[in-house]
Amino acid sequence: MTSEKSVPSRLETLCVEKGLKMTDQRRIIARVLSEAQDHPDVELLHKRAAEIDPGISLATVYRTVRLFEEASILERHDFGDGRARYEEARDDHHDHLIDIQSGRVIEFTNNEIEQLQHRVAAELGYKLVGHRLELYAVPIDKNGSGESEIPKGKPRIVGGGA
Amino acid sequence: MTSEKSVPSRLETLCVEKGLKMTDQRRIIARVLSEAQDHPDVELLHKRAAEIDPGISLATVYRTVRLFEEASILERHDFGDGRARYEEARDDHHDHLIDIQSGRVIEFTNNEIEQLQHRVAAELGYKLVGHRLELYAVPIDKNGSGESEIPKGKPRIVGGGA
DNA sequence: CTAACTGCAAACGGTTTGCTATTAT
DNA sequence: ATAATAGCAAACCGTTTGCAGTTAG
Repeated sequence: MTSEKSVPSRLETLCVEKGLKMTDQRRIIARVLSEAQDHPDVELLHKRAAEIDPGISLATVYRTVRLFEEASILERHDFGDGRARYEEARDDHHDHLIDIQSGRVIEFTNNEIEQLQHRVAAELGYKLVGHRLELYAVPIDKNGSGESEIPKGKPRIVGGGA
Repeated sequence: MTSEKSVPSRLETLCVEKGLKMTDQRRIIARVLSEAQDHPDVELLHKRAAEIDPGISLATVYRTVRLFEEASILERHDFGDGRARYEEARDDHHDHLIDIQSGRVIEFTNNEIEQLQHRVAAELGYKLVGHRLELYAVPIDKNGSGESEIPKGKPRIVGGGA
C-alpha cells in the first residue's frame, strides 16, 4: 500500500532526505510528530497514530521513534515521570520549564546560561557536548491553572534543591 | 539483634533524629551511603551492603533509599542511564557534570546560573521550586582517561544540543 | 505487645526483541 | 529479488508490592 493522501510532513521529508525506507506507518508517525505542539510520550503517539491507522502497533512506534532519534530528527526527553517524551528536532535549541501543577511544558532559551555552562565545563577541564536543564516551577499567578499535559502515572516530584 | 560495632554514620544519626526505626540493615545501608564518595545505584549499594551483611535483600535497599529520600536525607539522581543514582543530601547544593567517556560525575556550583534560573522562571510567570542541570562533557586533555563509575548497561548518549 | 520491618517471589510498567509474514526499493 | 519492516507476544530490566515471619521500641 502506498500514498493515502496529502502533503508530506516536515519529518517525512527529512526521512526521505536521509534515505529512510518510508512505510505507511512511518509516514503516519512522522506526521503525528510533526503536527504535535506538545511533548507526547510513546503511548500518546501511538494513540494519535492509531486514530489514523488503527493497525499500527506500539512496537512500531517504539522502533520508529528510536530510528528517528538516531537520525537526529527527533529529540527524546525525560522529564522525570518515567516515560520518554518526544519533540521534533528543530534547529533552535531550547530548554524546558515544567509546570509541576499542570504538567505543562514551556520552552525557553537563555544565552547567558548557555555560555556559563560552557565556561563551567571548561574550568573543570572539559568540553561540553550536551546538557540537560529543566526548571520545575509553579505559577506565580494564584489560580487553579489548566488541563494537564501529563497523561497519567505517579510523578514522584523531581528536583527540590533549587 | 542490636549493635555490631562502631560509631554511627552521619546518616544514621539523622535517621535517629527523624525518629526512624533503626534496624541492622538500615544502619548498614546508612553507613554505606554516608561513606560513598561516588553516586552509586541501588545494585551497587546492595553489593556494598551485602559485603557487610550478606543477608540484606535488594528489596530492602529499594525500600530504604525510598524512605531516606522521603525523609530528605538522601538525593536521587537520574543521569540518563536508566537507573537511579544516590547521594547523601548535604546542605551544599550542587549540579553535576558527567564525563561521558569515563562515566565519572563531577559536582559543581555556579551562582550566576542559579540566579539566572530564578530570573528565567520569573519572566515566564513562575516560581522556581526545583531544577535539574547536568552537563555532559568530554575531557579536554587527550588521554585514555580512567576507570568507569558507571556500572554496566547501555547508556544511549543523552543530550546533544549544547 | 504490636506496628513496622525484612526476605522472598511474584507483579509491574515502560521498552526491547525473536519470529514470521509483508513490503519498499 | 531481497534486505528491511510490521505485528505479535514473549522477554527484559529496574523497581514495587503482597505475604508471612521477625523485630524495634
